[in-house]
Amino acid sequence: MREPSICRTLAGKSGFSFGPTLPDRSHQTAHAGQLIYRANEPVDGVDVICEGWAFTFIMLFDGRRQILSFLLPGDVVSTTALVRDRLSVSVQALTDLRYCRFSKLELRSLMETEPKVFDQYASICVEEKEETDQLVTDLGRRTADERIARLVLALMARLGARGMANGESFPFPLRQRHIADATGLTPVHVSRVIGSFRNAGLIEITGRSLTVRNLDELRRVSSTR
Amino acid sequence: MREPSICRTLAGKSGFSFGPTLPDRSHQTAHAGQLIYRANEPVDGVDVICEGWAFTFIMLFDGRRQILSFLLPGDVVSTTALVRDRLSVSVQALTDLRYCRFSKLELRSLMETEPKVFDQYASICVEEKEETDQLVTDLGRRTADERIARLVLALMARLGARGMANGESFPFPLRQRHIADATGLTPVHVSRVIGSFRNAGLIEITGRSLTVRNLDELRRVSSTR
DNA sequence: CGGAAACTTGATCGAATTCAAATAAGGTGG
DNA sequence: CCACCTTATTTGAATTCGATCAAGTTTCCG
Repeated sequence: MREPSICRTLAGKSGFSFGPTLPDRSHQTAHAGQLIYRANEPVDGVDVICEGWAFTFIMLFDGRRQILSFLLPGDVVSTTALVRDRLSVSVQALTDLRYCRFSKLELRSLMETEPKVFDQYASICVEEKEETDQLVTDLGRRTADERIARLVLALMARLGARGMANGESFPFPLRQRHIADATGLTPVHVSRVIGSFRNAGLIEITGRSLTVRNLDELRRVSSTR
Repeated sequence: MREPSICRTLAGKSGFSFGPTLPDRSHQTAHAGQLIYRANEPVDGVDVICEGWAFTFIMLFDGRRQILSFLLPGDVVSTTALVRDRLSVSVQALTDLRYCRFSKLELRSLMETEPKVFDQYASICVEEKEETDQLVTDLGRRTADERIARLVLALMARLGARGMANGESFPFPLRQRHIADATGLTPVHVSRVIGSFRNAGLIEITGRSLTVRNLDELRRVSSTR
């Protein structure tokens, strides 16, 4: 079996597919909760998620944590590693994880010979930047209800684009602690908001999956236009 | 006179200098407060600030505004325009402005023949991403005092790197409304925080310039480590 | 089954917002 | 250069959204 077959076959706007030009490679694995990368340590390549979820975050000296993004299968873990030799963020596995690494050098030389790969990579970087800009706006100017509704909708859209959602249901491995750290809230308040969403018939979270029960209303609550 | 001479001669980690390889070009100008670019309208090139300040922002349908970055002389206005044909943010002149545009095509072909330019551009994009990640953390996990202290320190550092600060003093064309929209606060609360900083002997804002009176203490208040 | 982690719920607190009004600063035409 | 008008800033009082504190309760694993 050729690797990264999963990476290659993934579709969707953010899916990273190299085509068959790269050599076979073995994948790496990590268990749920494991720290994949610690901020400011050296990296020599770019990782792509093959299976499972991860997230990037910044931790302050006093323990405050901000989650910057959730990484799904097909996502590039650290786009900036192509240029930088260390990352400014840490990365942790949210579920059991399978991912593979592309060395800086092979990727850069590939991009020189294959303009398509360059364009694709550039596009991923731009999307990442645009999503981060949106997150800044969420945290700076939106209410708790809006932030959480938008997080749910964004995850649903990203999973849907990869064919990883069944209608209105999709896998949801996040703990409320993760939602809190991604939205700049406390776990207690996240619990209250999720509870109110549940009572209002907007969403339902059972086990490790989430079902949207009233998409229109959830969109309305998110105040997105 | 060759243009963009100002762009070319600017130093500092974020200063964008093309070298003498690009043809002369005339610059464009805008008055303070003028909207340079409206989100989602087409763009055909990348702008670089030659003189004056600008800022990028996202505006919600109901008037809430989030400022994403302040742009100083030498800064690239819209790095993503190299790849995208429209921006997801708007750009407004903070002071009277002079800037020049590089077409997508000339820039891309230049990057192909001059790897140095590519590296420099990539580096600017990465710095931009890293600063935005920091901003997310500021808005999600830091207090009002910390956010404002960090904004002042960041501007001082950026201006210092360009030789645009005289010791502890530097030009400061922001209104409190801009500080508020950049830090996710209200103008009223910004006034209170700035007032307390002033009373504590940390900073002083007179006319259009800011002086840091107690750098160590301002750093301590910012809780940066 | 048992123990730990995650979630829920209530009560209280607090940082920042909102509302309101006064004062200061800035810009413009006469 | 001044008078006037608009926009900023300051300050106080009341309010609110979300945080914190403190138990319960449920869920999840081993």
